[in-house]
Amino acid sequence: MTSVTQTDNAAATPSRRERLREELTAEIKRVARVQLAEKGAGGISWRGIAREVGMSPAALYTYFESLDDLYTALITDSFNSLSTWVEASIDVFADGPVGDRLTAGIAGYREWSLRHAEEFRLIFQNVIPGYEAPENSQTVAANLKSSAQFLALVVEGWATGELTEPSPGPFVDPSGMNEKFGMELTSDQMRVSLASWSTFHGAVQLEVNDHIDSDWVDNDRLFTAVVDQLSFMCGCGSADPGVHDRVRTMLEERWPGRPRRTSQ
Amino acid sequence: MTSVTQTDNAAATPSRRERLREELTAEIKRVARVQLAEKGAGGISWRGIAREVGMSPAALYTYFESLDDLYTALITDSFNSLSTWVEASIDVFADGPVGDRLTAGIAGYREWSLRHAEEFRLIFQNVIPGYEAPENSQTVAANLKSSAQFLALVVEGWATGELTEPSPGPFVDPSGMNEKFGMELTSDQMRVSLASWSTFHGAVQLEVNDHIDSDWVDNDRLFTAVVDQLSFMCGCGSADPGVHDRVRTMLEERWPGRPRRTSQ
DNA sequence: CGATAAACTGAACAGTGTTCAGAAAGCAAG
DNA sequence: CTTGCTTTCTGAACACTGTTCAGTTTATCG
Repeated sequence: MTSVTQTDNAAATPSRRERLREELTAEIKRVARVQLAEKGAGGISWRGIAREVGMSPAALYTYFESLDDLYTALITDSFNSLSTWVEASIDVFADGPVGDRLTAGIAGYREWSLRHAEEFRLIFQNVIPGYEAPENSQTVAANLKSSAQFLALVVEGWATGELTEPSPGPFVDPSGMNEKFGMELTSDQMRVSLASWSTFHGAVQLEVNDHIDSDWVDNDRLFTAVVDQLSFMCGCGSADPGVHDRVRTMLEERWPGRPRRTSQ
Repeated sequence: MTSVTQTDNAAATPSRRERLREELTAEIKRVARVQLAEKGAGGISWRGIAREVGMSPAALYTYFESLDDLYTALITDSFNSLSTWVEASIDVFADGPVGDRLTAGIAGYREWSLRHAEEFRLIFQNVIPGYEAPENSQTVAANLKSSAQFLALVVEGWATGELTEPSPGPFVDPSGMNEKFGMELTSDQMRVSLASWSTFHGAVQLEVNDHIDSDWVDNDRLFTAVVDQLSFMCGCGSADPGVHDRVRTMLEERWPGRPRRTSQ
């Protein structure tokens, strides 16, 4: 194989066609995300996108081979977006104790979800009837990434002793999960990790779907209370009470514009 | 079932037309629920229903004035179905301690959700883009009912001392919620109630949406562990370990046929 | 019976995702 | 430049969808 094909040096010097292709792919996803935010996953319309970008509907099939394929791209992007927010939030307390970083990561998780309600539904709520994520895709990798961020923190906390070792409970086989994430959790550690994820994810989920009426409840306070309970249970005490606020202002500076959904 | 024409003399002497109307309304909802279970909320098709019941699509508008109206009926029915399951589960331990009844209710909540995944999505995950529940409808009443069941239990537990009074935490104004439910919770009680709901609802939500891979995790064990943590936190200790199983066998006897979604 | 209201039909409208033959444009080699 | 090949794009078509509306059938009641 001596011939240097177009695709080999594509990354270095993308041809005009490839550049246009990338730009249009991005533009299609942009329009789709607007429709997603406005009308939900079911409101994403192939023909609507075509109209918006000024092409015939059939031409879109050059860029995505079906609506499902577009969904896959959007889901992957959303997972990556989420984990970017979480990472940025953790980094605010990069040199702080594990407890603060955990709280910050969770706060970022919530902030992203409230500002990307429809994307949250897209990735966490199986909103598309027939859709199934392709095996071994970027989708699952992006999914694991955001979980791994939290796992890394609790593992560090248990290692340094900043988090108390979970008390023994019913056995849950950790081997499958350890293999997937490349870790060595005990049964109790895995159980507590998943239970904790359930807890704060559940709180976020209820809030995103408007099940905690903001007329009765101050969701900010309730959420910090939930997280406080969680960190108390993990033995890292109550974190710096300003963590949530510092994370929020950082996120609003870095990704401005999109309104939160709470108290709306 | 819905109490549609329980009104006035209709129940006493339903005319033939009214009887037919009720039967067809039920039949339409039945077909819609089948479509819901098979293809999700987005897969419910007006014309498909019409085909199934052997009528022209236009004729359905005699029974429901739009798809949204049908959704409302389905949502109401689903909330009622859920609270029926929860109630039946609690009743298994009618004379038992509050802790057992709480555990049983939560187990029923989960079993219903796993067996009615699409209905769970319908009522808890805002799957229908433009849909908004009508004000003061049966929908919100049915929604409150299932929450009130759990609230009644914890209130009883605090009254009898079976549940330990929650430790003080950040203030959350309980007045709105108290008004809605006709109760007199303190800030701390309300906070703990909502946080607890978040926790087990979150666990159920993750399971229903396949985010806890049943290849790695024994979901039954994980869920009981979550509930155990919860009841430990509420001070009612670990409940009878057989509660989940007894509830499940009761539910399977009473509502047989529909498979659970776990380990699928 | 006849009058009236409810139930139902069939056609139509504007929309949807997807397919396909064929035209237009970009690009490399002769 | 021209030739040949590939990618990109169009326009029409197909089988759907929810909803509306003028008419027709059917049931109920005076």
